[in-house]
Amino acid sequence: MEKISETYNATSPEALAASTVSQSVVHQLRRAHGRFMHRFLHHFSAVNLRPAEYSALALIAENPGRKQSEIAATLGIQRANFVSLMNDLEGRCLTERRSVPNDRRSHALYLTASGQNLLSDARRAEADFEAECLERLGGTPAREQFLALLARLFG
Amino acid sequence: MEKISETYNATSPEALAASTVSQSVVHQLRRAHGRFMHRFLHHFSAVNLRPAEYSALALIAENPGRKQSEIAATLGIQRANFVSLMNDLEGRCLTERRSVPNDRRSHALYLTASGQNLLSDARRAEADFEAECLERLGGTPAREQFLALLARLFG
DNA sequence: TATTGTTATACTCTATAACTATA
DNA sequence: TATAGTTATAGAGTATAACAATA
Repeated sequence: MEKISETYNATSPEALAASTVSQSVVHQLRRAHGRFMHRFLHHFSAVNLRPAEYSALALIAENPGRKQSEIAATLGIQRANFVSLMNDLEGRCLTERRSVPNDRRSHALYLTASGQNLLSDARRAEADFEAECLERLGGTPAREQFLALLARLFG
Repeated sequence: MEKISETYNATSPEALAASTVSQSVVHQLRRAHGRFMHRFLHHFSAVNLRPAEYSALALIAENPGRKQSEIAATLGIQRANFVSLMNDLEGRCLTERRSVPNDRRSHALYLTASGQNLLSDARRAEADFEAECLERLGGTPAREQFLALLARLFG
């Protein structure tokens, strides 16, 4: 057994050295995602939408009548994971699945009237969120640059 | 009931309009995180470490003997969630919890010899990952700018 | 009273395999 | 054979409340 008192400094709990960790893209992206989720859910608490649900509503509004798998693929969500998401939206009467002529396998997706109403509220929430991002980034050029760098990294 | 054939175009499945969705920071960050996790786990598959575990090992190596709650706070991980993470690392004999003199509540964290060995391999994996990021971003200035913008947004 | 570690629970997102019905 | 939707399971991350032991 080593003696612990040689290594543990009980009298001066100074700040931890974290330079190696904090300079890694890995660590910064992990922390950023956590804070992103936290802030998003705060802004969207009134409309009760998750990030993926909001994107789905917005995309269906832009492309009514498209197949479930087309919407999922454009969002970058696996078909399998998109099912429960759509079940949730449909259970809240925000979207509906209609049958497609000549292909009884597919479902065409539409927003309901209340889905369009909620999307209006959600767009205001997103505008608030985007405005906060814009302010933190320090202006439109910085925002465009951030999105461009993000696209280079993960586009 | 509306007629579906008026809205569903079965003959020309052109690409979906996604400008509204794709221009939002929300959507881009959601997609980026998914790809980040996928790439990270690919690079770290040999050492079998998750992002949070790698950061924990690196931080403990820089600050041996610190309390569990200090390491967790510096990493931005809740105490409660850090327990199972440390249980996992300790179960693999990569870290150990030692008792602290004058405070029987606390655990001081240390890397074991095999923990230090694995961290060496993990640092090589991270160097590969960071090099890939650097190449995608297009150079050190772009990398620094990306980290700076990320810190403005979520720091 | 406050802190440390712990347990339990729940929520968001993701990946994968396998199944049913239909094309 | 291939596609669309579905189910089930597993894993990564997060937050919160409550508890025992200790300070």
